[in-house]
Amino acid sequence: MAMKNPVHPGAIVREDCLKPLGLSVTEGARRLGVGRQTLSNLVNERASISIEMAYRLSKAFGSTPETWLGMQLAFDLARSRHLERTIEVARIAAG
Amino acid sequence: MAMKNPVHPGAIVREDCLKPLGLSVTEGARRLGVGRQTLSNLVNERASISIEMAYRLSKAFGSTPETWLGMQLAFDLARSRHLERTIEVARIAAG
DNA sequence: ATTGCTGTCGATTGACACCGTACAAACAGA
DNA sequence: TCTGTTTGTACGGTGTCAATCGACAGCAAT
Repeated sequence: MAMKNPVHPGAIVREDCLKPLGLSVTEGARRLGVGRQTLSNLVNERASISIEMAYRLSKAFGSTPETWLGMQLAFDLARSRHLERTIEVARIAAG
Repeated sequence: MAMKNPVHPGAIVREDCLKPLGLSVTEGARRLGVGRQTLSNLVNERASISIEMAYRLSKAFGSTPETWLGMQLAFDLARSRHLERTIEVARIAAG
């Protein structure tokens, strides 16, 4: 299920944006207007999609900033599910 | 329109969580398990909803982390619309 | 070997959430 | 008035993370 194990947005950039167009990381970074390392960290899933990067990706490859950031949010949420048991609060409203 | 000018998530906490229950910022922070300043900054719209805070809010007041973070994302996106014109990229795919 | 392009590591900077402490102002009760 | 609570706010410090720059190794072409 996509809901349980979302793919890292950087993998989308790598597989669905750069690869089909035969773009290298360096060339992709140039088109996006960011440093080589910035895009490299993203496609290697070491960095997240920032707001600014979301605008760049949507402008260069299509889609919308909302979509890119939504993917990042889904990924972050799935990766932080362990907090569900860690965090303790005093329940106030109905739960 | 809610899409153009989303309300800050901190205002939701203030108006729809604390106020209806008659909870002070101090008491709310205690129940949430965070410092008083942390909640104060949030309800006064000076801080954003972090992943951890999203879990705390959903546990204490209901709703889901997705909903809280989605509100924050909508707010951040609306507040960063100016990047639409600022950012320059070399368009690659159809746009 | 030299040149040029590429991917990646290391260190730094800047932004931000969070904490503890502390101070001043507002307010309720004794 | 004195006391206690709440609140906003400011300062100092920690930790995380995106972005950036400098430097290095791999590799192809000349």
